[in-house]
Amino acid sequence: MTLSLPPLAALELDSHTLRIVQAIDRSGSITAAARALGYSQPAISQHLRRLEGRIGMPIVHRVGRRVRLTDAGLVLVRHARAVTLALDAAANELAELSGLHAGRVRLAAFPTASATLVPGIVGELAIDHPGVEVSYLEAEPPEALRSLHAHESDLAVVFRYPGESEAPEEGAGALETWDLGRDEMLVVLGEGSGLAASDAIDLADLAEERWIAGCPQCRGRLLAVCERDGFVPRIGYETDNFVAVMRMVQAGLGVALLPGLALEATPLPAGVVARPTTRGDYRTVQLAALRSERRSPVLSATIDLIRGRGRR
Amino acid sequence: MTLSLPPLAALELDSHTLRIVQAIDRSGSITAAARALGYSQPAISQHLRRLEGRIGMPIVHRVGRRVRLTDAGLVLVRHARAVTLALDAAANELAELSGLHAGRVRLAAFPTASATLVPGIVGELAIDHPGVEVSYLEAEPPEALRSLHAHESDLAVVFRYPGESEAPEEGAGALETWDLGRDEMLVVLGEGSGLAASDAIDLADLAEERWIAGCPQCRGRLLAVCERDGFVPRIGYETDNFVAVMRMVQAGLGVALLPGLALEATPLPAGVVARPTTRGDYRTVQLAALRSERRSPVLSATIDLIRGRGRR
DNA sequence: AACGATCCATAACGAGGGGTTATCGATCTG
DNA sequence: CAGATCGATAACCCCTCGTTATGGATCGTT
Repeated sequence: MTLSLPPLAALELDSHTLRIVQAIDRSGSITAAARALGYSQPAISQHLRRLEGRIGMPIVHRVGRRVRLTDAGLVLVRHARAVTLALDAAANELAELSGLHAGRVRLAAFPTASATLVPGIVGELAIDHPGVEVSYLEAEPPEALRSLHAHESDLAVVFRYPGESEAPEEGAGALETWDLGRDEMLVVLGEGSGLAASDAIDLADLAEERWIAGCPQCRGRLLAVCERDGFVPRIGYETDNFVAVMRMVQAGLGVALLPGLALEATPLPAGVVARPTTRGDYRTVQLAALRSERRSPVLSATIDLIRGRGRR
Repeated sequence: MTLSLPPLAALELDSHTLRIVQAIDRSGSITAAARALGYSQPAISQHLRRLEGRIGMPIVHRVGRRVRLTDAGLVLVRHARAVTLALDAAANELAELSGLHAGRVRLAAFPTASATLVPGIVGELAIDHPGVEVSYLEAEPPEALRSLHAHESDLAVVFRYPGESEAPEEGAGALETWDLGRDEMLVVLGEGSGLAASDAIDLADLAEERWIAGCPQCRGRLLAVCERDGFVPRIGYETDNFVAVMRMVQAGLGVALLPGLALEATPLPAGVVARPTTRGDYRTVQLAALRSERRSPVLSATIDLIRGRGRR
């Protein structure tokens, strides 16, 4: 008799295949799918050719210089979600199980914390919990919070100015936060300035000065506190680079309002002083995690350690 | 920063792994799982070692000369069902889609049909539906029906004697059958016999003859019709081989009751004649398929073709 | 119309994953 | 106690599946 098709199992559908087809569906091209999955474009193209050979039907067909999924390809996409969700659920559960045994904490924190808080946290974890591995992502607070929601980080060190609520992101109520302390906002100015001798500076006295603005969130805060004190700052320069900010102050190009952690990280250059404001402006540094009824013991221990450090 | 665990995707859980762990759970041993999956025992053992290396936890632990799944192994088993069901659903849907385009029909039929009905069916399919591939399983009716229920065949050509109902197998009501015609049961005897001149033979006239029985189902039928006619046949020989049956009749060793299809397949040897019974005994040849609301067009077309042939 | 960028397909190549057989040690059963 | 059974490991090798290189087709811009 004539040759027959192999049994269903021999179609050898596997999860890798479904991830590939799913990525093509999402991204619209083989090249983009390859990038998303971490392969070269020919790797994906050849995988599709081999699959098409096994099942005897095309999975994609050419439309100009791009491809479109065929009916067979769409069949695979429809089932890919169930397969990848179940595999990811299994991987997550294994990771939790592994966490019970091995310990892993993924930490995200803003740049000034990188050089100040984070080394201390990691150092203390290394002493108290030698089996714990810490991975670190440097991210400004909005991105750090997003990485929590995306389950890409376990903990985030963020800051928040008085009066600000949590970012109005979807799922914001899912966070649990702990205050780690206040980070003073300091006026940075040349020591030759008439105000440099004061213990604290009334911002209104600097209304006629040129200002050097920092990061977008810092700049927003600067505008807010100056408006509170009755003036709009004349911003001559903008840079995220705190070192550059201080150099510009040293060069007499203006004054700035910087967080205390930035000065902990980088000493003031000669001829530059830092003074608190007369209103005692500050921001609160916080630790955030997704609310959970069952955290891994390692994560709970890490939260306790960081909170303990924050209180000292 | 310290090294971190790979992202979840790098845990590289794949469907093959889940099938393996599922098979171990079901069968109780690595050896049995290997057999079930078609691999050697070391193949499965080594797969588990590599997996354990990737995820950093044991999947099985030794208990005497057998193994037991660890907590991690049980995590995988719990997710395996969802993964394998989705993969199998995808494969099934692909197979259906494949049937729509390429055409595949898996036919099962009893031996005398092999040499008579089946070549005609396949030949006509080849003409009318060149894209259709036909696979063929030669099987007596009980086994052919089982292969339908097991989704190993799409169609079965079977025979049924008057008064017989469908086999009392689970799911028997799931079948749909079409009569293809009657297959006369013929008395095969030496032409030297006093009865050879008759147009039809009363079985009771052969009550004193020795009988040569055929296949188990044929033998059962022989016993039934002789009992109906008031005697018990003296069965001197038994063989499934119709050619052998006819040679024995030729040699004067006895008489037989054979289906007409058998005689279509193999001409009578010299000195042997075939006559219907006076009661007109016959069996009905039927086509059977699982009842379905949505058959593939190819399968529907094949059923129509076979039914059309059966009416001619 | 020409040119450069982008996308996909294919060829050639090589690494190593993953299977095999052979074998050994431990366990269990008769 | 001997033989059967199960799992682990070693050695070997095939071929899957990735890479880079390259070419053809398509599309957008000048």
